[in-house]
Amino acid sequence: MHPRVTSWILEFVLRQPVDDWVANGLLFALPLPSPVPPRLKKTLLLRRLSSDLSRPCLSGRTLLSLELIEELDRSAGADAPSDSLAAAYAAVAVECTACFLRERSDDDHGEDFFDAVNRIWNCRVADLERSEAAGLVSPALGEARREMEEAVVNPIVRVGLMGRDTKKAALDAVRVYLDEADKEMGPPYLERMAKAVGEEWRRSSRTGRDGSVVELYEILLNLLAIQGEHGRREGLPDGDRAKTSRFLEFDKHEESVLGRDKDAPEQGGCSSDEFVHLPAAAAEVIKMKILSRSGVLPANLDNMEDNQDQMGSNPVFSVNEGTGKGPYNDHDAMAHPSLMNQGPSDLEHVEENRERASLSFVDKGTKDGNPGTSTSTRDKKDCAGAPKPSLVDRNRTARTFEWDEDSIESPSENSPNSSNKLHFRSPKRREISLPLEDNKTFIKRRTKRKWSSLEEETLKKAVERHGVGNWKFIKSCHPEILKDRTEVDLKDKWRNMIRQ
DNA sequence: CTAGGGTTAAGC
DNA sequence: GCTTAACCCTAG
Repeated sequence: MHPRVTSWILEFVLRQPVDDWVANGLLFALPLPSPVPPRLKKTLLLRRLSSDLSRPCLSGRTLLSLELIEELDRSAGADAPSDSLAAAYAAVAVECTACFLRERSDDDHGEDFFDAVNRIWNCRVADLERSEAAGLVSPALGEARREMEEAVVNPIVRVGLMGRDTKKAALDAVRVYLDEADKEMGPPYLERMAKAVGEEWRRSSRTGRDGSVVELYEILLNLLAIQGEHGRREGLPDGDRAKTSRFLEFDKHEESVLGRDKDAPEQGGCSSDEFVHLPAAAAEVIKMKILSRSGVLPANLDNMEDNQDQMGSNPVFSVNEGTGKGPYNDHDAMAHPSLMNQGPSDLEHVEENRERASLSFVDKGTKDGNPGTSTSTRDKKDCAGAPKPSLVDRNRTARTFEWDEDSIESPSENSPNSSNKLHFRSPKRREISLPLEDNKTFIKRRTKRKWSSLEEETLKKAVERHGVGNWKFIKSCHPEILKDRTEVDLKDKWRNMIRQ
């Protein structure tokens, strides 16, 4: 199936009230155009918001989805984010901070709240103000920021904050934005095409044609040719493609969806016809942002998080980091079971899957979008940006091995949770050439990974802002962008940068 | 946790 | 073989 067609199907399915895990499964099963069309990306992000709303579970992921939507709209030529988007962002940011006050334990003296204020308002929102996304910084957000800063030093303000139902306010604001966005997006492309075919079929029936299935198919091909889809693939002359402008209204509609001037450059637009690309830099930012936060795991893999942590701490999964060689190359490869056995020649597909995984909207382990979970422990981790074990972190207690695909071991029966956890196949292991530390432990250096310009720029700005030597703090301020770097990496990189 | 020296490997 | 960037080790 042509990836463009599958993207239409996905867009249609994502707009339907199907379970998240079904839609997510389809997202991983269907081939997609590369890069993923902006309109489909926006549909996925809206669906993620909708999913957060239905559970209901607002978190840093929700905040990120709103940021990414703003970025997509801006890339498509929108002047400024809508009021409802900015309002939703402000309300979710407040909730992501206030939730730490509600969930304080006895031994917590407010550190989590203070940390959240610093992370969300002093770092994230402050960065937003200086970035191109400053349109999200509404008066309401500015006011909320002042309130949060005041709450840090004033217990009375904190009590006032705890007394407000910030969660309901945030959910309402997101709901308002989603309703508005849904109207702006209009019906899915397939739905509009089906309607057009129906109308044409009825019209042709009235003019004496037989109305058969064959004729219906001809009408569809004709419409596609008019829209340029069929024309491009079949090489029809331009005159044939444009013999009527009737159905080109779709494209005009697509442009109006995101408020894009039809004369504006196509780059970044969300035309369903073109599915044009985002600028490379924006795409990189988006990729880096969503990769680290998205729920990338297939919904039917329960207890995946535990297994993921195990993998993250096991050098086996970092040996080929970035090379695409390892079956469990990273979170994203795990997200797609069919990729687990791929070799180096399939790197391209792994990369493709990385982007696909980045767009997944289902939380880890969320099979049915279980409701009832509020900004809970999981959110706490998410909001707090608590560093998960990095896939590239070294595990000093583990040995480093290479997969041997020829043999498979049965799952360990000694594991305390062996009956509950999903067991991945554990191939027979083979030591690879490594320096010997002692008689029992092998060491493997992490795979060298060049610093991206985004990482470099982030570090540079952070040092200007927070000073040299606060590497741990700088990393905590930018957990997404610097997720693959340790504090020592930051220090080393800065040393290299100032040497230049 | 950070600083600073050491090691590794890629590129020339 | 040299330079450099990325990564590692360890004292304080």
